[in-house]
Amino acid sequence: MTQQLFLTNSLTRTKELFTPLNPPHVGMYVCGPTVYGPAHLGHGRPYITFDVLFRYLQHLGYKVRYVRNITDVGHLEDEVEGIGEDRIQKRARLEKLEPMEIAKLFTDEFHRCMRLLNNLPPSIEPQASGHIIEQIEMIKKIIANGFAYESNGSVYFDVIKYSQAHDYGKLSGRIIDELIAGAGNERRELEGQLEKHHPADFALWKKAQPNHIMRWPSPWSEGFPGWHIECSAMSRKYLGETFDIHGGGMDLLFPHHESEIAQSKGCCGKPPVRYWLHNNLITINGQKMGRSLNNFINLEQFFTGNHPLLQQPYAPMTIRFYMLQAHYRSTLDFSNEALQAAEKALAKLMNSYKAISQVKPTSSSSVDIASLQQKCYDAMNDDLNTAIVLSHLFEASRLINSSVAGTEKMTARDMEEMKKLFDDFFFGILGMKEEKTADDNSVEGLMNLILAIRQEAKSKKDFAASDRIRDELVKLNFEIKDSKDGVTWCKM
RNA sequence: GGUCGCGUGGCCGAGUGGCUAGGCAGAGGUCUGCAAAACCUUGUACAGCAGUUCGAAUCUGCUCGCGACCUCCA
Repeated sequence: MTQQLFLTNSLTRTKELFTPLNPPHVGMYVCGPTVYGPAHLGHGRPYITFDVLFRYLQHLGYKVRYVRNITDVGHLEDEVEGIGEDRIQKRARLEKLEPMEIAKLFTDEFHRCMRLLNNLPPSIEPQASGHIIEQIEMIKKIIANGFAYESNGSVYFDVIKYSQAHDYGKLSGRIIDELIAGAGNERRELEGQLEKHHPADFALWKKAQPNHIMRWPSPWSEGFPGWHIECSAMSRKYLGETFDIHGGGMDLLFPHHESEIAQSKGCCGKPPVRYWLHNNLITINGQKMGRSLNNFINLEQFFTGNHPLLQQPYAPMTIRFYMLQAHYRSTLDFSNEALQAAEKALAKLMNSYKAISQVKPTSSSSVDIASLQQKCYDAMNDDLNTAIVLSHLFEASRLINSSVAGTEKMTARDMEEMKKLFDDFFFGILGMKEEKTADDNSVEGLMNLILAIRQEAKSKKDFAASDRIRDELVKLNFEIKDSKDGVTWCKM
């Protein structure tokens, strides 16, 4: 590992040099989706962010085990109804589908979106419903250690007792006394509050109401696991009691990740995670895009353009590029303008990459690709600053185009290095790809034929014919670029 | 109310004490049969006020505005 990677650790709120526990192995866990609805733009952010980290770690030579869960157990619908109804159960009742049918439907949908966004599949993708036993075993151990208690068939984590031995709230900067006083009058009356010893306690196991479909036997009741235990149980199973990286959205910092730490420490006595990484949220009109606010746009809708707020469809790679132009710890505001700018910028880089082969190599060079490459590494090493990497790739793009035009000079070796720069960073690490449809090969053949005919017309000075071909092609969204060395084209 | 964060040019978005971020849009030019693309040149900036400093978008304080989390949106 010749590169020194610094990552912002939410635990210390500083950039820390990343060193794995057991090099060259790296264990990484990222909170996955709840599969009771379609994936939206907000989901895209963490999975693209941590996909880039996954790719970069592998590029650096690490052997990464990337675990990302599928939450198919379902949790409370909302508090208003009083009797907490399982989210997945509610959808099932409304649509008369089995809960697992819905989970499967949206798991498949999620996978399809991930593939289109060119996110690599994780090494292990455990389902919560498949790890009930592990969760129960972990709860037993926490009870045995005295950090949890049973109450009316449910099990709660004893935050007060835990905080006497450990610091609860370190990750999210909470103080328990303030937590309780905190929300004050706006505090919602939650089901189960009376069973708790303390309002800050959280559930490890919930006894199922009679109408609750998803239920499993346990030593305490027929019920279902609490809302944080699955990640603790599954990360422990596949990555060990302490592992390197845990990622997720900033909205999960509290209570989800704070509780994960408490559960794992309460179970095993040691901190589970060495580097906590959190991506910021996508905003829409300055507000968080999320299901609870009902202001989200599904990824599928972006791909088809089928949403009132969308002026046009946006390709998956446009979405990915748009996200990578911002740093992952900053909020990123959605707008059609921003996406259209990203679409054009992406096309520019893609065209430059293709233009590398058009450069006529010279014996001397006017470009310094090694320094560009080092700058790209420096940017990645500085907490994955993909926006800066892209700015250097735009500089590379300018060098390529200028070399084609003859104002810069590249040797044959420069051309190879330039191609490698793009292959490594643009495609390999940032995970961009050319979006080709199955028809593209036959289109290429047709275009070559049509452009040859146009070239004949031009050589006969029959500009009426050549312009007609060009204009008609433009109407069909094919852009024609004439140059001294011939004609190139691209899809608009 | 508590905790944390943000406010950069027409738009998006990097950047933490002095040195061009970048992209999109705009203006002028080169090339071209014309066009497109490409290339060259170019304007507009750091919410406000005060302070620290030789020097601040960058540090400190205050003010204004915005957001996230605060028990279940994984």
